[in-house]
Amino acid sequence: MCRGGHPSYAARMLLRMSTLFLRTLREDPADAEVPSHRLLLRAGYLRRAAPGGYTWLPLGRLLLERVTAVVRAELTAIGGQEVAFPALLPRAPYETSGRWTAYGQDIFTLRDRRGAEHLLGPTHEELATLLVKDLYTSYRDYPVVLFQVQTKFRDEARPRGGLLRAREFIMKDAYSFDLTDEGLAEAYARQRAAYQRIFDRLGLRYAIVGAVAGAMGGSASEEFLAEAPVGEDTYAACPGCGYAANVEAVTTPAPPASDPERHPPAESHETPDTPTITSLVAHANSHRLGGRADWTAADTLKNVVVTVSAPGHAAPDLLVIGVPGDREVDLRRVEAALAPATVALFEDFAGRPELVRGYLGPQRLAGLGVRYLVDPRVVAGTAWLTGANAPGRHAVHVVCGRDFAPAGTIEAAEVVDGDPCPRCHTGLALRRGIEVGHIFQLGRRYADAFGLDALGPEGKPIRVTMGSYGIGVSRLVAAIAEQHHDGRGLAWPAAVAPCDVHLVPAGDGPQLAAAADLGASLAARGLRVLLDDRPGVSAGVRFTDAELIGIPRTVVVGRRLAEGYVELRDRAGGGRTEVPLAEVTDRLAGPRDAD
RNA sequence: CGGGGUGUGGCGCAGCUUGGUAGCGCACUCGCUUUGGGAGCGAGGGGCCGUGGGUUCAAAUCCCGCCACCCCGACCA
Repeated sequence: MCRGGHPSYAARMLLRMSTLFLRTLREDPADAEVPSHRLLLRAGYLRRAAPGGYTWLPLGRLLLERVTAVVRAELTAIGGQEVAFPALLPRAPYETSGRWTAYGQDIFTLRDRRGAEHLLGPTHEELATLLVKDLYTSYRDYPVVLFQVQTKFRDEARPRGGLLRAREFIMKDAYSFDLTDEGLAEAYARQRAAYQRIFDRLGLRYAIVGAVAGAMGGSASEEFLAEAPVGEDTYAACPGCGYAANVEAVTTPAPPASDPERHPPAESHETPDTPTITSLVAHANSHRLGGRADWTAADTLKNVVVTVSAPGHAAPDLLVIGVPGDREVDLRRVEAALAPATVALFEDFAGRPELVRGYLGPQRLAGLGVRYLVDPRVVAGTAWLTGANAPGRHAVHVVCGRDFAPAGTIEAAEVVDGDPCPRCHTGLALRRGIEVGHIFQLGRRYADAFGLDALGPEGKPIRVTMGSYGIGVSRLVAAIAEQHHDGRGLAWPAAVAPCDVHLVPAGDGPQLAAAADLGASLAARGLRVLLDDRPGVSAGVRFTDAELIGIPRTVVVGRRLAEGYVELRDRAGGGRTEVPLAEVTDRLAGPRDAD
């Protein structure tokens, strides 16, 4: 289909702007904030049609098709077979898997005329499992990988950023079915490699980050994050060794432990009106607590009380978390560490007077039967300035392993820019990313729920193990736009651009005629061509629109046409060269096929 | 779900405080002139002012409810 590396014959296309269903906007839409949303609307790729729902205009539709083609090609190349599930689904399978309630408010549900309940598919693990169970019975059938590209529905609490978080969006979802854990690991590795090829081909800068097991369940899971300031995920990347992880998953290297007895005994001091770390440090320095005046927030031990609600438990448990005082507790990290429990800040200090707000220390927590977990930096032999469990009192030389004994460590402290990389100790950089892909080793959760077995060689059933692999295709379009635009508009990578060449005649007479001829010959050579033949439109408007729309190459048929020259422009790089009209087709379409 | 902001032709906005014939720029239509960086002149078409109720002789304007959109947070992937 794609001989000699140049675009295929099948791609040939000549779009005339005079009749194309397109209207560019001169001004930014007031309610579009993020660049991809703003530019996709302005350049005539998209229109908002519903809350969290968008209409793809012809140019947008082409864009989507090209992105999808890359995704499809790479999935097919690793042996994936495309299917198409319905989007309108019965309740029963989701009841069986437990996700009817687990997804809760986030799925769209509806009743039919007989009152039967349905949902609009948010993802299709259940259906894929049932389909394989329906058709496959023997171990000889496995492994198999199925995928589809389909519109998905999620009742997002807050759609935002146009395509970045919509309630109706396009997703490629793939499911692998294997008989062994090794098979699953291989299927996962193949998907991972295919994702890398897809995102590389699409010209995306991205990071693969370790994710924490979410609502989907299962063990291994990685996210593909496209770097963008408007991204909703924060991740830490190591410039030294290439380590990257979601902030929830970053681990803190522990310093070496030392002998707790090397410190002087703990002393309690009057520290009136010091309920915050800042006020405590100021007081400690002005009163030379422990004989020092160089206290910093990092020398203090902050103890934060949270409530932990485990699913199925009626009453939440109390938990105290100790972190160095220069750090905030990041509840998202706490929740990730304690999943599936949910966590909230404890507020009822009036009801528990033994937990002295602002002056809480870890010394007596064990006696109170309250669980105490600490940041990994709090190791045996470290001494701290911390609360003395009485109003207006703090204690110095409170030593871990002597004056208190944590029940364990927890990754609770916020990750900040420059924190050491857990692998190589280089300073981490915090970045924002758009989640464009997520791959999971699900294991046997769904096979267990639906009883998906293969009959083994000895006549015994083998429980199947699964992986699930998603790419947000419409979100991917937005992510590409986020990374490929400038002050003038979009600048699509060649692999996704809705057209290969944009022809701009600077005038309506012979220049338009020559541009039309050129368009026909480029299309005949297999290129997708956009011709600006809108009558009576000034050259300036055409230039501006071409830059807004962002086709990679523009050919200006202008003032040097009489001498046989046109101008070739590169949208992304900004380069301009004069080329003889007679050569421009070969320049753009590559050498003519010998046959 | 909490906080803030905004809803007036396709797009961007004014008008609202102080109630009284709905306006401007762009886009669109027609004519003439223009044509290498969002052209000029002239003539046009298009809006129950988000929605429902209330106050009033009279509501875009005042009051109440609802809906939607944007931003921040919570939530989610």
